[in-house]
Amino acid sequence: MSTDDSRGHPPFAVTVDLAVFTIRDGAFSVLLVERGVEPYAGSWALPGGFVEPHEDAETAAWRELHEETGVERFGRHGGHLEQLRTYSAPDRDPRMRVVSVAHVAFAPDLPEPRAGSDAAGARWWAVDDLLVRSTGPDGPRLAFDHAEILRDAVERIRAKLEYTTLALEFVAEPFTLPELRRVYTAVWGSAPDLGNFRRKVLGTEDFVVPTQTHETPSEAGGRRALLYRRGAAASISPPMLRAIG
Amino acid sequence: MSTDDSRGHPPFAVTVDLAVFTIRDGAFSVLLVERGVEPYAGSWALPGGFVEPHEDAETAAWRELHEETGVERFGRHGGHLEQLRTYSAPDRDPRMRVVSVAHVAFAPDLPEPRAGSDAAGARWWAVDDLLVRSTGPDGPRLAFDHAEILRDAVERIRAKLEYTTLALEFVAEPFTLPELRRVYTAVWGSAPDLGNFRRKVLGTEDFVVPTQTHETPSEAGGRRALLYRRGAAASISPPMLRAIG
DNA sequence: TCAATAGTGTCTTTGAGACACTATCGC
DNA sequence: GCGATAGTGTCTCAAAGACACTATTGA
Repeated sequence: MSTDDSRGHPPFAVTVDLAVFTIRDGAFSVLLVERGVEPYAGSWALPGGFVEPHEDAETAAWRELHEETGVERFGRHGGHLEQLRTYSAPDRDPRMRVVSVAHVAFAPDLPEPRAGSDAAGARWWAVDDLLVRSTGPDGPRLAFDHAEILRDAVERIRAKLEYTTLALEFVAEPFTLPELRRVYTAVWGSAPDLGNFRRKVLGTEDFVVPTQTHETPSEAGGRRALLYRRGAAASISPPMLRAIG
Repeated sequence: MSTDDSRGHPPFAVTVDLAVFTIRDGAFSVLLVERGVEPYAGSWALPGGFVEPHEDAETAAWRELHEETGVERFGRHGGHLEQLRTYSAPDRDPRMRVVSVAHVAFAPDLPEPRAGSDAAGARWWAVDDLLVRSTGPDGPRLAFDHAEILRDAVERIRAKLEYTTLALEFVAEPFTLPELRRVYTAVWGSAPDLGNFRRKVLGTEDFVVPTQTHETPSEAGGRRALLYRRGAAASISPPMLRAIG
C-alpha cells in the first residue's frame, strides 16, 4: 500500500490454507480435514488457520503444517512449502470477511495425519478422486472455495515438475530412479518414457547424485536399482515436458 | 481457513500494490508514485491502496489501476492484470499490520500518469535504473518492501514472456513484428535473433494475425514492415527461451 | 548509390520421441 | 529356463542457434 491511512477501513481476518501433497501407494494425494463446526460442518476442507499477529503468512503456514502432519521446518528437505496465491472473494466465508493466503506443501510419504484441535478427522485423498472430470468427483465436495484452491495447486505442481527438480521433494533419501519416475507418473497421470526419463534426469547436472549401493530386495523380483540422493540443481533446462492431455 | 472462529484474532488491513509496466522509448518501465505522507514521505513507491469491504483484491487492483492511469477494464486488451503474490511481513508497514496482495499490470505505451489523490507525483521509471545491479540502483530506493515486490514482478514478467504471448499486451494494434521484437529486447535486455524470432512468432499458430497493410513511413528510412493484430493463442510451446544471463 | 531497416534461407547442432535391446534379480 | 523389473543404445525428426543473404524504402 502507499496512499492513505487506514482510518475508516474495515478489518479483515487473514488466514492460510494449505494444500499438502504426497505420493501414497502410487497415487498423488492431498490432505483434507473434516470440519467439526459450522459452516460446512461434516464437509472436508484444506487444513488452515489464522495468521497470528507476530507471524507472516509463510510462518503461519509452516506452523499449521507442523500441527497437522508433524513435519518440521528444520534443514533443507524437512519438506517444501511455497505460497500459491491469495483468495479474497468477499463472500468466500459466510461468517466474516476473510482473506486466505493459500500455500502448497509437499513431502515424501507422510505418517498418518494428526487430527487438528477442532477438526473431526483428517485423511489423505487421491487427487484424482477429488477433481471434477467428465463424471464429476468421486470424493467429497470441498468446503468454501477450496475446490478452486485445490485445482490451482494441482496445476501449479504439474507445471513445476516440468522445469524444476520439485519431484525430489516427494521422495525420501536414498531413492531409486524408478521411484522418482513414479512421482512424475502419479502427478501427471501418465508415465514418461523410461529411457528418455533417465536420459533427462541423469543428463541434468546435479539433479541426482548416485551412491555406491543398490536397493535391498523388496517383495517382487527383478533387478535391484541403484540408489541416489538429491542433487543441488533447482531447475531443469530445457524443461521436461509432460505428454499432451 | 477451516478450523476456528476469529474471536480473539486481531484485525489486519488488506491492501493491493501494483507494478504497472509499459515500454517507453524502448525501455522497460514501471510506474511509481511519490509519497506525500509519512512514512517514507518523499520516497517513491508502487501505487496501491486499501481493499474495500465489497471488493476482492483483483477488483481493487483494477480500480487502483484506473485511478492511476485511466486504463479501463473493458474488453479484451483494455490492459492485462494478474496477481503476483502476497507480502505479509509483520513489520512491513510501521503504522499497523498490513497485508498486501501485489499485482502486475501491463499496457501499451500509456499516457502520462495522473497523480493519485495524496501522492505528490507519479512518473515512469526505467526498470534498469531501479534494480540493484553490480553498481547499485541509479534511481530512488523504494518505500516499504516495494523493491522486493518489484524484483519479483520483473522476474515474473521475464519468465512469462518465454512461454506465453504476454508480449502482445505491450503493443497497441496494429503493430509490426519489429515492434513486438523490441518488447522482448526491452524486457530481457538483449535482442532475440531476428530470423529466429520471426520463425517462432510466425510459426506459432494464431500468435499474430497478419493484415494487408504496411506501416506508414516514420522518420528514419528503411523498408516498411507489415502490420499485424493480436492472435488468440495464449501459450508458446515449446517456449521461446531467453539467452543465458 | 548508400544507409537503414524488413524480411528470407539454410547449415549445424541439440535434444526429444519412440522403441528395441540387454542386464540382473527371484523363483 | 521364465516373469519381472532395471538399465542401455540408437534411429528419426523437430526445432533452436547462428548467420549469410535479399528486399524495400528515403535521402
